[in-house]
Amino acid sequence: MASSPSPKPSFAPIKTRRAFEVICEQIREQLAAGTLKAGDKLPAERELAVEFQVSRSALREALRSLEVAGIIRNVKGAKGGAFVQTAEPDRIVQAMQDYVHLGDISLGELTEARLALQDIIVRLACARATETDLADLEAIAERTKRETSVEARYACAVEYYAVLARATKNRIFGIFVDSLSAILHEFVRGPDYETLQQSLIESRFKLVRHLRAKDEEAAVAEMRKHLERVHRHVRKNSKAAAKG
Amino acid sequence: MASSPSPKPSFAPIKTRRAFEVICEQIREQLAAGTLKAGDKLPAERELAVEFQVSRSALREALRSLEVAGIIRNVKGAKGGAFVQTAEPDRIVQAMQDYVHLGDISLGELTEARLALQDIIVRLACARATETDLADLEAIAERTKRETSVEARYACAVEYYAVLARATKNRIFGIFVDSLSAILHEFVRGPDYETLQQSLIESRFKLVRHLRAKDEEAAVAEMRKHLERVHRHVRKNSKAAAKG
DNA sequence: TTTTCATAATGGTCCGACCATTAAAGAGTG
DNA sequence: CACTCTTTAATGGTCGGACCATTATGAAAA
Repeated sequence: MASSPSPKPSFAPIKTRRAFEVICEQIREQLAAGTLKAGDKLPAERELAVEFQVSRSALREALRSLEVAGIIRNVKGAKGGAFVQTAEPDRIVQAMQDYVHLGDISLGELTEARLALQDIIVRLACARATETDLADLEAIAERTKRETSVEARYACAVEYYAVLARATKNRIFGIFVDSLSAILHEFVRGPDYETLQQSLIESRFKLVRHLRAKDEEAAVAEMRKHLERVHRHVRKNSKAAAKG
Repeated sequence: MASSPSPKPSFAPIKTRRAFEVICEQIREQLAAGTLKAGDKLPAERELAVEFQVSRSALREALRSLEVAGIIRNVKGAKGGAFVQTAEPDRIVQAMQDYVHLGDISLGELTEARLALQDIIVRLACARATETDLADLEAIAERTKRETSVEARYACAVEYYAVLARATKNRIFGIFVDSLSAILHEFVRGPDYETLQQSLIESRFKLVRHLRAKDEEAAVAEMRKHLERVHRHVRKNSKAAAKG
């Protein structure tokens, strides 16, 4: 350890690379390179441990990391093992939720981002939604009417937004919307939510009509109006919770 | 546990909950509830194992999961331990990268999302950027000129986008941009990248001028022009790579 | 043929040990 | 006293072996 009086030591990253990190990295590399694809099965833990020349514990921590990252799924029993997963945005949503919890992101930021995002989505959906998409949206709105429980209706709402995002034909937007929906879900409860839900249903039908008419501006306006009502409700609840 | 001869067994929740999952969940709960905050230190592994009544291995898998999720950071040595992290969007970026690798998201989707996102960001930044933000942007653009290596310049570009996103005063957009930047980075290499970089620098100065003048439309147009050049380059490389 | 049961493969968990790193207390030195 | 060096204890990282629970498979029995 030279005391190094130099102004810029740049001693490089001391980095004690842990075993599980190296293993994760190698598997991720094979994934990016295409050597490993969704559906593939990794060797058994005991085999892999020998192959990587590490203990089973270290190897398991690596597999656990990959599982938590949504890259593999562990299946018990004979013919079980670690299977490379097909893409699931759940982990991204989870990561965003964690970030919000840790970082104390304000409700204002969340709602603003959601509003801006939905603007884009509505515009793209207006241009690209197929008749199937529109019919799906209508079907979901219809189903919302028939549902009785608050939770079931909320699930319908989430599905509505997801299908709308799908109509953009760009899955990235779907991820973003899912994330924000999941996070805002925590705030949506409250005494008046049931009556609010009721009044929101008609708005969903209107939006579909605008989309079908390719009236982009009207659709965007409808969505903004819709969301602003929801956000007013959320903000009110949030304040009430803070007071209580 | 009454045996409950109720007519509705609803056998559903068979769920073999694994030990580490339960532990993760409990810690996440404390996080959401505020009992645990950034900077807090968890008890030592051996203590926690006793507290949760599990083996140290199981507990370690839980901690590993939380670490990979970016929630805690493990520090070795005396006075070491698991410290609750401040929010870092890196894990979200990682999750998105994984998703793209697994899900075969097309370059078109990525670039379209990026374009749409930057539109919003430029508009918000135009309205909200402080003089400090603008000065930072200029400083980064200046630094880019002086840098010589391709990688260093790319790092400057990423920083430029990050600062621009910061100027919106909404951290959500920062996360989205970081994610897309990281993913597109993989595609950006290529023979002509150096000359492209050179010619992009002037565009960055122009954008700042438009922002300072609060000329929203000009700023958006400049950014679109800028990004479309980059994306043409990326697409060309991608095709070349596919052919090779 | 169908059902039942034993077997082996595999992930999940536990235990106890040792190593490497680190901060803090103690010993030595000027 | 002030400073440096050494020792010590706490802690995460790793190891190897063991046992349990679940599951697919094939053999045995009906």
